[in-house]
Amino acid sequence: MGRTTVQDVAREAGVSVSTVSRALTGGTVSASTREAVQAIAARLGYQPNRAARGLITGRTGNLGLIVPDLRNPFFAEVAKGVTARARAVDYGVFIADTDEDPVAEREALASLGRNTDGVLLCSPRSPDADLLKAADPATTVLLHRRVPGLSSVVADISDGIRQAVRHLIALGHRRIAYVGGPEDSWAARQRLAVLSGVPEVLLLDAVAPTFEGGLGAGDPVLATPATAVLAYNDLVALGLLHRLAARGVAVPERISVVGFDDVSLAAMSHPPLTSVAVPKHRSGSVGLDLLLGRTGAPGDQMILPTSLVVRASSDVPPS
Amino acid sequence: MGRTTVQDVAREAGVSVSTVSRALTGGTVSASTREAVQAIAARLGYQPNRAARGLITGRTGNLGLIVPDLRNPFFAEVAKGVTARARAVDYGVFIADTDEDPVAEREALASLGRNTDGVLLCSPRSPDADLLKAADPATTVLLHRRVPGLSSVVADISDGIRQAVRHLIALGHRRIAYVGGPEDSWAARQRLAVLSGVPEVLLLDAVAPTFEGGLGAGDPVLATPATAVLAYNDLVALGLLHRLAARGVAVPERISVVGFDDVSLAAMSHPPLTSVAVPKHRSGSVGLDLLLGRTGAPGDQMILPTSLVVRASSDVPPS
DNA sequence: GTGAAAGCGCTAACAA
DNA sequence: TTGTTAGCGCTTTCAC
Repeated sequence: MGRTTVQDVAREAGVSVSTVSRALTGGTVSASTREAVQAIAARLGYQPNRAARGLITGRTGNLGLIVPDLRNPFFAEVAKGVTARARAVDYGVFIADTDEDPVAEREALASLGRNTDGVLLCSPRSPDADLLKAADPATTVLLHRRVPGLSSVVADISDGIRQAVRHLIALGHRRIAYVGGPEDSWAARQRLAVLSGVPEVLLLDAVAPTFEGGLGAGDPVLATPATAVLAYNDLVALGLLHRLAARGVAVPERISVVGFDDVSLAAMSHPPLTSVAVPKHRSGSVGLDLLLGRTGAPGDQMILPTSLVVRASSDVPPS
Repeated sequence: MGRTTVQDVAREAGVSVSTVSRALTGGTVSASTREAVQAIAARLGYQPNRAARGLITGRTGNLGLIVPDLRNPFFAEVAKGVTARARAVDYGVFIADTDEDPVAEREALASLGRNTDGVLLCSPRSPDADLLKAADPATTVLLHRRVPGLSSVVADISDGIRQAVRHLIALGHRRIAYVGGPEDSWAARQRLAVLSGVPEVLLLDAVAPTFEGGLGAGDPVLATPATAVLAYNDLVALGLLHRLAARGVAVPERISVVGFDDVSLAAMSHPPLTSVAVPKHRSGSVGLDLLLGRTGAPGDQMILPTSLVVRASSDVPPS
């Protein structure tokens, strides 16, 4: 790797190491010196050691992203948004997958907090207090989670839920089952808060926010008089779709199904899933800009708009 | 947050910084001292500065993972395998998503190459020569791609394809369509090499290795007398399933569909997809071990077994 | 077994 | 404009 150091370049160029440093990082040097040094550096294939540089500047040029599960397409898209923006601003991205483990999350936060310029944290379920205790407000931005005192980028979940409900009601549905997510999940509580006040909505038991969770919710949904189901997220909706198909229940003829998040799977399901689109990719890039101070101020709470994407899984109720 | 240094720990523990270092990195220290220092370090929330450590040890404790697209569940799973193993051996992981762009891949390789101890590279489509030129054989491990002269971890694609074909033939199929992937893809060439020699197989035009690619392949497949389709991968198979459903073609009654990779979507499709399971998670962890020299030798070519997972999308041909 | 001191490669004062 | 001199936080000789 980069064996050549500033010393080598300095010696070869007949100048001091500080002059080399200045010539290469845009300090005050004569044009001729700068050119000469740059030429030598290029010839020697000099690559600055970023660790050494970071040690003194205090900035590493890296940042961290912590997610509970990369296999979850939602977080994969967020990660993609982060890495894309990071590449544009020449930052490196450490990614830690905590595997939904709070301990791993805490460790990642500690390690990354120390070795990066900031961290983007996706923590759907850790208690506010834990987050407040483990995260430095100055160098942490929460993604898809809001905690007072910390910067965050969230989607307008309430509005998304309302759009979904309005859509179903406009279609004629008057009994809408809601299959919720984990009670300790921030996003699940957000959804519930909106839905609790809607008379047409029938709240069912919460399930795991997974395909399996959706599978298990199939029969309970059928046990209700609902003509439509709103699922916690697309994965749950997919599980629902699967179980309903297995029971010979036609979607959307007998019952409509609506998901949330609009992950890419939503368009691939059978039938294609009506879902509330959340700007996942964008949340990553916006979060990164917030972290780097390119936009907003520390402590800021960004809210990104959501929008309903209507596909074939929702239609008028059976007459 | 990460303000505490060895100095702080040393002062608090009443020992020298060198003793702290030894106690924490497994040097020669008395058991009592070690325990005391570790306790203090934990209490102070001490996190070693990896940059400083790397400066002296010459090792960064970080490695890189380059993937073409994190949203592709295949690579998301590989990434998960890498991060999981990295966490176990206390390594940080830089992830670069190149967005299928060869230039971005080159840049990522250069940047990561000099800021990490090694790079795991997923490059399905770059020419061998480009890879050989850009990658340092001593610090690079290819994942799901084999290039002479570079270490790699690949799945036994040939065997997987053979299992799939044998399965279909055993069911009674005698006309099997194959919807292939990009001709410049290493994995696609591997599959083709096996399939070319099989009389029962009908080679169709290659498509993009995506859901959309599969959609487009639906009608061409129906234009053949095939009673079964083997798709380049699960995403293509899903697209196929989707288009076939839209055409009112029953799967597997009228035609069987088999995918490849066995990504999680395969189990969620309708009908659930028979697919060749590739050890994605494992490839990541094995690749990491190979990179860190915990297993095998540089230049090694690891081959991981594949296995057919039979689900509802494949059955006997129509009689 | 432990401490003092010497750097790793680099940048940022401070002089000159 | 340039060189000299401190370190950044850590590990690692070398004494003791």
